[in-house]
Amino acid sequence: MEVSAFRQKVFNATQEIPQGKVTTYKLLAAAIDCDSSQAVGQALKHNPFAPSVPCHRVVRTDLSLGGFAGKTEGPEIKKKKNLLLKEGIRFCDNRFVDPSHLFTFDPDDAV
DNA sequence: ATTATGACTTATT
DNA sequence: GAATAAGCCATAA
Repeated sequence: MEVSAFRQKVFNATQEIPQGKVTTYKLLAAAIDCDSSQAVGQALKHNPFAPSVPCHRVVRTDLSLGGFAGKTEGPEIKKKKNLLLKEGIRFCDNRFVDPSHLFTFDPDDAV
């Protein structure tokens, strides 16, 4: 299956996210090309690069976990929380308590 | 080409 | 603060 350039950018940027940090769909969208986070979320949900792309490090602008494994809630979300906790990120239930984990893309990372 | 959907965001109620 | 509506961009049918 071919991947569109847009998705390539999304996956690339997602891989750029350092461990122990998270980014938001909006920042990701802004870092690549479009201002639409929705399209970014769509690209991540396809996730052809599965574990190679730390999609669990991508969260909503509200610092909430958002979704995972194609679902907005369920045991998959629990897994996402667990992964983030292992990364050293702290949050309360579905919401981050420390925005310091928010990673912002640098100009060199965006094409 | 047009309609419908979505791991979203913002505004309004 | 929670729920609803409208808006934005990309993909699928």
